[in-house]
Amino acid sequence: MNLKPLSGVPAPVQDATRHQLLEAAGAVFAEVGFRNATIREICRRAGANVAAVNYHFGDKETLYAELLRYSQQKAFAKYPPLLGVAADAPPEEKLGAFVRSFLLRIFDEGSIAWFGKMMSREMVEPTRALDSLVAERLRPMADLLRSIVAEILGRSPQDEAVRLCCFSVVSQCVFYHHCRTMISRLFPEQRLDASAVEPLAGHIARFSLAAMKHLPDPETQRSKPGSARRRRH
Amino acid sequence: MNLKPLSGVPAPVQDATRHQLLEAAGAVFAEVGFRNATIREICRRAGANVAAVNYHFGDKETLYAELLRYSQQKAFAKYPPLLGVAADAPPEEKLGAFVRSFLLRIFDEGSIAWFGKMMSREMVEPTRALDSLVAERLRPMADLLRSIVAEILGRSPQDEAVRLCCFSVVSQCVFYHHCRTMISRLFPEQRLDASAVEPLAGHIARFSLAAMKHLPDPETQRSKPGSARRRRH
DNA sequence: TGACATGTCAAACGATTGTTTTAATTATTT
DNA sequence: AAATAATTAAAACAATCGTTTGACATGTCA
Repeated sequence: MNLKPLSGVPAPVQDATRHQLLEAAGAVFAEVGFRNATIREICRRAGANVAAVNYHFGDKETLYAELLRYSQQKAFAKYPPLLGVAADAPPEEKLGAFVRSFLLRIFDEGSIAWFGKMMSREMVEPTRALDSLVAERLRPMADLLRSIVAEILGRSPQDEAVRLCCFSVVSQCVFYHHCRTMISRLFPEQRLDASAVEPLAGHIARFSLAAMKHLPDPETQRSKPGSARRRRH
Repeated sequence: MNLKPLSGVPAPVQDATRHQLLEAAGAVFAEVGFRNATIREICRRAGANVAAVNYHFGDKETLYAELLRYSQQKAFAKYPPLLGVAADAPPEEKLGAFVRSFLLRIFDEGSIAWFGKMMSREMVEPTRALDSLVAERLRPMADLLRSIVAEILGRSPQDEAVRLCCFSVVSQCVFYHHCRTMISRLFPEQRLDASAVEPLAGHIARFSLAAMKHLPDPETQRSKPGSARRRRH
């Protein structure tokens, strides 16, 4: 019986097969998702035997989980949530950076985009691998956005209005994750590559800031001083 | 050799097995998606034999396509895109109805929600059945929203700003399609049932209207009279 | 009743999948 | 060089899937 190497320990990089499996798996998983991906196709692309995945990673699910972490670190290393913006910058500037980094991670090409594509599928069909990702990366991201929006609105991060505005901001970003198919069908004039990041990020930031600065208040909330009171028909 | 009935002709409703297969398939497809769904599970729930799907529908894909149309008609019959709003109502009111109907279709329970759940998966993993759906239902919806937003912005429906604002509006709605999993993990205080429709629809409409009425203009666009000019840092 | 189309059923087919086995090969250490 | 561990390779295993088959039941119409 073969003893498999303990996964999790930092393997020497010279382990070429293992690394090529990761790279091949990234392309395949990002393209067709966890369930549709076949170990045979991954191994074919990696130039390895069918048994290679089980030898190096144990099983398909572990390979997937390890890849999700790998691609996440790669994407956030290149595009951190606030890019280079200083911690004491005005919240409007932080929001712009948050949005731009989000889109940059989506529209980058090759291995950087793996994480986004895998996340799109995790939303609809979560894997066990999602749990640790939420705790380590996604929850801090959510808290960061909450604090930015809270500062812009002048409210507590736990406020309902803050939560709803976070949804509004994030939703406009993930939209270009999930709905690429539909966008290119219904709006073929919309570019969906790296050149689209600046105009889209600019729009989302402007749209959201304009909304938050001029949001009328429903009955249950207090008005921000200076903003117009209620516009209804 | 058995001759299968021509699918597409309006079958007499007394065909009990066929109808029960549709109902069972709706639950299964909406729950686990096309690929994860098994004919055996569908037939089990319908109380039918494994061969029933092939006899009544030809194959799994045809059953899925027929169900997608079936569930779409059901959902839009109950919640049309503008609900009851008059054709000459102000665009702000139409936008509110558009958003509300969208969320109602998402958060309704049972068979009405099938369509939304199936669409979530179609976004990430399109089926051939999507093509006709786009032409018959989704494109008219997109054109409707485009005309509403164009009227609010006072621009042509082909204007880039109109397109981007359509994205912003729709994205906030479909967000509650795709990201339910993540929302309930990161914001467990957010309700995600029918009782959430009114507050969410209200927020999305207010947020979007406030944004569109106070949107500063980037270089490439003309300013709307009365709105503040540019706010950048 | 007999002929025939319609619908249902149990069983099997053929293909694909993740995984395992077992032997051969390569690399490393003694 | 010999011995031992690590890695690769071909083949098969076991399970699942969509689909088909052919027998059987049911209903309809002559």
